[in-house]
Amino acid sequence: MSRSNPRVLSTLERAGGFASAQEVYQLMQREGEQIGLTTVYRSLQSLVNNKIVDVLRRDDGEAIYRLCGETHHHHLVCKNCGDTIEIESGAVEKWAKSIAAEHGFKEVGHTAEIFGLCSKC
Amino acid sequence: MSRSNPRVLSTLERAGGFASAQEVYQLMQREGEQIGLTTVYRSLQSLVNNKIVDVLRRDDGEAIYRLCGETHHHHLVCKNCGDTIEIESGAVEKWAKSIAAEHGFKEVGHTAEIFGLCSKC
DNA sequence: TCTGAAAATGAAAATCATTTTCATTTATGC
DNA sequence: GCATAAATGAAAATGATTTTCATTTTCAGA
Repeated sequence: MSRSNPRVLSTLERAGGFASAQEVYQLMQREGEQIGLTTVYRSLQSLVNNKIVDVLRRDDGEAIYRLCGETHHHHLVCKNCGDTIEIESGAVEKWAKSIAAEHGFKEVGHTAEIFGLCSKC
Repeated sequence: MSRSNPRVLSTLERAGGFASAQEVYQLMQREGEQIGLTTVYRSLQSLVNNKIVDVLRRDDGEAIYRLCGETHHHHLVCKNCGDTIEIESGAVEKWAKSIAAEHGFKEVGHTAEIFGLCSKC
């Protein structure tokens, strides 16, 4: 397995902690960093595995990586301005676990996102 | 613009109201329907525009189309064989509503899916 | 210091969903 | 019937992501 190239994390931080793999790569190119696209993908993947960054999806399906806290959480996203609030919920975790167990599922993960119009929009 | 081919909607319904474009296409092929992948995509797109179906994203970025208007529910999906079980949960509905209200969000919707390996896989 | 195995790297090719192009067919109004 | 617009689908293009594979780097132990 590969470990994350620290310059990738540093670049993601500088990007506001929120960017796609392609964007991180382009940003590094512009800054004169010498790195391959493959390594950027691998590093981001590794950061996701180590739960240092979160991966979400843009509307077009492109993955966007975001620095996050260590705990698993969900998101409340504004449909209009994209403003995102992190949500923690033991309730959802328990729900997912119990439903899965009930049906004999293993290696269980889950997604849960709430979207709507924020108070500003 | 193009209108939706009614067989696409009918197939999506038969698929449990929940499938990706590729899956709808394969299903139609297996059932002997004569239709091109392009038309499946266009029809689904048109259904989305007309707000007859909803589009979500799988973890891998693939778009999944879902009939809306039917009772809202969630899914327990096998990562390996794709077997899907519909789940209803008042708990999740309440959770989404209360979190959204807490942050002043309006016109709120949510997604919640559980993924894992089913007992057969 | 040398040495070899393991890990990291990246260019290029492969993959895969989705979109676009474009030529052909079908439907519809006149 | 005839013309024109809409629908269709095969094939090519696109674009993100993954895989392959040969090369380079790291690093622990001799």
